[in-house]
Order: sequence, then C-alpha cells, then structure tokens
Amino acid sequence: MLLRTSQPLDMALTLEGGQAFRWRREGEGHRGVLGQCVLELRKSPSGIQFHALTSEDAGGKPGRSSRALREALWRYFRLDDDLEAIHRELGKDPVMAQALQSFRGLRLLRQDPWECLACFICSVDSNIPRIIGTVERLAQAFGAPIATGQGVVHAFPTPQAVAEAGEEALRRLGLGFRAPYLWRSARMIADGEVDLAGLRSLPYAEAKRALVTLPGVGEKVADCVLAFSLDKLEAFPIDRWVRRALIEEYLGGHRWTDRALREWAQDRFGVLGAYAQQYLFQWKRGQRA
DNA sequence: GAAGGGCCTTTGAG
DNA sequence: ACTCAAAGGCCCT
Repeated sequence: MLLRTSQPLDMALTLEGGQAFRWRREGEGHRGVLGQCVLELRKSPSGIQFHALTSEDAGGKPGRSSRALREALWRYFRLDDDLEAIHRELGKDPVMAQALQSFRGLRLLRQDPWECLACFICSVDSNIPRIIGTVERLAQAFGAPIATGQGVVHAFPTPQAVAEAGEEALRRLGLGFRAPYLWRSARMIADGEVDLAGLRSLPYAEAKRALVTLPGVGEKVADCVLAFSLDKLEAFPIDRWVRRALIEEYLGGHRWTDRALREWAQDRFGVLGAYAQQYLFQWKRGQRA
C-alpha cells in the first residue's frame, strides 16, 4: 500500500533519532508497532509504502482498514506540517541553517501520549540504545501480544498493565531509579488523576502544569511529551545537547540557567520551538566524539 | 530562585 | 576480556 505525499521524510532520522523507540530497520525499511498494528514502512519517491503484518481478526479484533492506517500514518508523521516552509522559516537564522543542513527529512512525530510519556520517564539520565532496550523489555513483559505470522510482537503496555506490574517488576527489567517514577505515574494515569489525552485541548502552559505533577516528570520530560504527542510545538525540551547547542552557538559560551534558556528559545523560535529543538539536538549529538 | 549531589544500570569506548 | 565513563534528568537539600 502507498500513502502518497510530497512531504520530505527521512525514515531513519525520524524513527531512529530518539523521538520514538520501537522502530527497527528491516531490510530497506522499518518495522514497528503503531497502536495495535505491526507495520513495515518504507519511503518511496511518491510517499510511504506500508504493509501491516497484523493478521486479520487475530484475537477477534478486526485488522485496521487501509483507510484507517493511512490516516494513522498521516497523523503519526505529521504530514500536515509543511516541512519545507518550516525549514525556510527556521533557516533565516544562520545557526539553524547549519543545524538543518544534514537533516533535511527529519520530521516531528505525533505519538500516543502515554507511550511517549512512559518512554521519556525511562529516558532520564539514560541513552538511546538503553532506552530502546528498556522499552522493548517493558513491551515483552506487559504488552498485549500481537500475532504477525512472523512471530509475536508486543504492543506497548497500557497504564493499567504497568500499574499492576508493580515497582519491583519494573526494577527487574533494569529501570533502576526510574522504576518507582514510572510505576507511580502509571497508577495516576490509570486512576484518572491525570487525563493525558485531554491535555491536547489545553493551552501549552496548562498542559505542562498538569504533566509535571506526575512523578519522574520534570520540565524536560514534560516538554518532550507536549512536543512529540500533544501537538504543542511551542515546547522546547532542553537536554544536555540542546543546552550545549544554545550556549556554544548563540550565547558566546556563557552559562545560563535552563529557565533563562527556555525563555530565550520561546522568544526566538516561538511555535517552531519543537522543530528547532529537534534539529539542534541531532546536530549537537552528532558532533560528540 | 539557583546550584550541587545522589540515584540504578546498561552500553560501548578504550 | 575488562574496566570505566557517560547517558535526551529528576528530586531533594
């Protein structure tokens, strides 16, 4: 099946760059789980080639129609965002122009809010290879199995499943000090103390205020969730690489507090903050040696 | 409000 | 092989 689009899209940069953690290279394309559906994706000149491995009505659940899949992919890759226009706008800034250069088809994703939240709670003081391992073990242990005809793949576990798993089980998966954070946040979500999906209709500041009440969620994790799953593109997550990028490239090497950096970035990038952040992150991280 | 230390473990340089 | 930093921060002081 083909989802036609003329939007720029680099699958490897977008799916392997540390926004999402469940996509693997598979031949020329990528395989991963989108909701309850196991997909193989591949970029072609005319759009996105996709193929669902999920067997039809496995477990009584009807396979998703191709129309529904198209819409899901359209939303996931944010194909409504005019990436070239975003590049033109951000590229007026000479520093950003440099950052953009090597990452032409890098898009922001629109992920499931709970999965995004859980992954970024796990990301704290960790690294991408490890986060990928952590998330995979979480899915295998507590996610619903999905039969594919090429083996079983696991969906991302629900908040209820993680809550029932318990803190100790999470520690045994290697979550370390993040285990109680994820467990307690899962419980709060499962109990309805925070309505994640409902945050999408709130203004950025209010949604953020709600997110940081969750254990293990500070401003950085909250901004990742807001940017990568809740459509708040004015969010500007500041991690060690982005902090370094701002200080080295814009601020003459002077140390600023994160609070000051956030205000500076908000003023500088506005509603394109999330895109700007993602390019700065990839750029600076790529320079490590 | 700002700054600093501890936290669990895994991963991949060296 | 085997050690040893470094890792998309958060929380508490």
